[in-house]
Order: sequence, then structure tokens, then C-alpha cells
Amino acid sequence: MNAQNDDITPGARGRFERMHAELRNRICLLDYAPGTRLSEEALAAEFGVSRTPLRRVLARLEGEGLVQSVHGVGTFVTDVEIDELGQTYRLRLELAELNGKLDPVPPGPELMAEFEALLDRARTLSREADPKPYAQLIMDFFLAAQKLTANEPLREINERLYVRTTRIWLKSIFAARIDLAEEMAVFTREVEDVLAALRIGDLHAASLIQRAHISMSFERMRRGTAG
Amino acid sequence: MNAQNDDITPGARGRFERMHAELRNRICLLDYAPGTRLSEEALAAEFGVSRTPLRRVLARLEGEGLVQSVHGVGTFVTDVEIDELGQTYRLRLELAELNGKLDPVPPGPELMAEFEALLDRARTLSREADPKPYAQLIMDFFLAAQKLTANEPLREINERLYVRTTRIWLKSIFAARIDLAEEMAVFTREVEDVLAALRIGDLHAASLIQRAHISMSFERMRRGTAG
DNA sequence: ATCTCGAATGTTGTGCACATCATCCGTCGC
DNA sequence: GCGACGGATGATGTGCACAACATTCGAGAT
Repeated sequence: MNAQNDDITPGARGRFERMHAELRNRICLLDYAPGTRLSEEALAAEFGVSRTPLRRVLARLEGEGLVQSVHGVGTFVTDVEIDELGQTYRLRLELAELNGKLDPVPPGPELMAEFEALLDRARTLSREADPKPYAQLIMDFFLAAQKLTANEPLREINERLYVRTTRIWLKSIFAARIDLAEEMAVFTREVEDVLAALRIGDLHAASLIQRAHISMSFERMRRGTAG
Repeated sequence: MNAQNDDITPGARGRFERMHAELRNRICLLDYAPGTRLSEEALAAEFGVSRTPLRRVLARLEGEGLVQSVHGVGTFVTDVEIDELGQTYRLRLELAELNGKLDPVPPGPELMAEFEALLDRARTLSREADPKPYAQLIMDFFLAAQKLTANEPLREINERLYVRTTRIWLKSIFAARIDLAEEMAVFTREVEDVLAALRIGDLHAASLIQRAHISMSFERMRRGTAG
């Protein structure tokens, strides 16, 4: 999940991590939309391994709730019902606030620079039809914000919930049910506000801003899918 | 994890779930203490399958952080450092309170009866040297308390953190560094108080009581391991 | 024409043999 | 005597062939 992770680790473990990260990215960035069937044989051939190690990766993804394998039928990218999506978002709200309360870590100069760069990307990335750069941007922002807490279990759980839900939200956006330009403007505003809070060293405020935006973005999606 | 889950599901999926639940229980109930090496071949023989499906179970357990496989060495039950344990407990505190705020479900008569039965078991189970019944009791209480929220993601995460940490706490208790009789009395008191809160329908109070007890039990363990 | 049954096909699941890796221990050289 | 090297051993990781399963499609009876 880490952006700078080249993962050149040799041996079986490194290969596993590489394949896992690659497939998870494809799912999160909607290369594999919910409902897509994944071919074990094709993926194994692509990564240059047999089905055995690839199946181990799929088993991990299944444990993370990203795919589901059915005997004799296939392995499918999971979708999330609106009810469970709501439950997950209500939970993510609270966890976002915990980010500012549990083991907060003041950002160093390099992390601040990372946020600045993200803001530039957000301002540049207006009117983009392709989902990929947009998905990548908000994912990078999420990952950067995660660095504001040193609580490892919290980060792990945040990531877990994030990858399971954000792709569904992204799918809704690019199903043209939500105004993309508006979403982009709102997101830019979020980055600006978080950055302002971080500049004065108020991590709790930064987490509250994110909490508010998570809440509002889900509400916009809910109204978009309902209408 | 569900107590009443006989899991007579046929086919590959049922077999997988059975083996997974069995091994997780053994780890949680300290049949396999942290550091124990698990033999793939022995376990496969015990369950009457080959190594292949068993390895899938171990891969899942590795994703849950309960075991770790090392190429050429073995598969070991994980231990948890005191630092990460503290982070996890701080997180569990907050999540416990969320149990009473996110999608709370008033307990029906059968759930109340379940809590009553747990209280009886707690009062009966005094001065027991064997860790197993004690571990089983507090685990059953945890599972019963989980039924007080309908937020599925929250329950999943609670379970995830519970199985990773409580076994470590149990291990510390039975390393004779903590007075078992005292722990038992405190636990009985917790069940009584939660039951009292549930009788007047105050689920938030019930969650606050549990939050307080999680906090105190970790503090007792920390002092016990330090001294 | 329609319904039913069964073979064909394609997928995931399993068993087994072998490869790869880390550790241990005996032996050889010094 | 002591240290270093190398094979023996046993573990997990991989590849491949086959089994189990679900779906599809077509032939046959009604």
C-alpha cells in the first residue's frame, strides 16, 4: 500500500507481496470493477507463476473481503450492499476522528511537502474523465493522512475499511450519478483545510475535517444513487 | 466464532470454515501458545486432508495475524509486543464505546438469558487453575456482548482485535504474574454491572462499563509484567 | 413446440511429487 | 583444540495432473 514501496524483496515472500499489492491496486482503482471474474490461470500466466502461489494471493484478498471464490464457478470481485456500506461509513467516521486522538504524530517537513504536492495534483486534476488518476489521488491523500497516527492497528483497520468501500464510492461517481466537477472541488477544499489545520499543528482539527468530509461524501453518494 | 455454529455445511467451503474455526479456537484458548510451531503435515493428517487445503487455512490465519509462516523454517503462532499490545488496547477502548453508539440492538429475552447463564458460569468458575474454561468464558461473554450492535464491520473488527490480543493477556495471567482470583472477581463484577445496565435498557452505559474494564484489565497486566 | 435429462465444458479444489530454503551436525583443515 | 565448510535433514513453497462442482447446450421424449 505504501507508495514508495518498490518491494524488490527476493524469494517467495516478496513475490507474494508484489502480486498481492498489484491485484489490490487493480481492484481499488477499478481496473477490476465489482462483479468482474478473475481467471486464476490468466493471472498466473501474467505473473509468470503457477496457479498455486496465485491462489494464495486470492485467498488473502478473500480474507480482506475484496474477492470471493465459488467452487466450480469462478473468483469474483466483491460488491458491497448499500446497507453495509452505510454501516462501514458510520464506522469510518469515528475511526477518522480517532486518527487525531490516538497516538497522533506531528507531520515533519517531508510529510508537509507531500500534502502540498497532493494539493497541487488536486488543483491540476480538474475535468478528468478517466477514473484512474482521480482514484489514485484520493488514495494517496488517504495514505498520507494515515501517517498522522502511529497507532499501527488503527492504520491497518483504516486501510482495511478504505479498500473495501472507496472503490464502491468511486464506481458510483463514475456511473455519472454524481457531479464529478463538484466532487473534485470539494476534495480540493478538503486538502486545503487539512493542510491549514496541520500548519498550525492542530491534528485533532485535521481529523475532524476529514471526518466531516467522509460523512458528506457518503451523503452525496446516497442521494445520487437514490435519485 | 459463533457458539451455536455447528457448521455442517458440506463441500469445500464448509471444510475450510471448520478447520479455520478449530485452529483459531486452539490459538485463542492457548492450546497453541504464542511461539508454538504448527506442523502442516501433522495438522493435515489430523483433519484428514492433504497439505494443500490446510495451507489455505494457515494463509487465512496469517492474514488475521495469528500465525506467521517462514520458508524453510516453519509456521509459528505469533506473539505481540507490549507496545503494539498497548496500541491495540487503546483502540479497543474506543471501539467498545462505539458498540453502544453505532447501531445498538436492544437484547431480546434469549440474549438476556445468555448473559444470565454467563453470570452463573462466572460465579461457579472460582479457583480454577486450568486456563481453558476461563478463556472460554470470557470469550463467550465477548461474543454475547457483540450481539448488542448490528454494525457488521464493527463486529468484524472487534473480533479481529480480540483474537489477536486476548490470548496474550490470558497468557500473562496464567504465567502467575496476575492474581487469578482477583481477575475472576473483577470479571464477575463486570458481568453483573453490564447485566444491570441492560436490564434498564441503557446500552451506552453497558458499553462504557466494558470500556472501563478493558482499560483496567490491561493496566493490571502492564503492572504485572513490569513487576 | 416445450420440457427434461445428460453430456460437454470450464472453473475452483485437492493430492502429490519435487524445488527451495534454513538449520543442524559431523568432518576436515589448521 | 578450534573454527569453517559441506552434506544431511526437515520445513515451507511450487508445479502439475486430476477430482469435484456448476453451468450450458443440445438431443430426445412427450
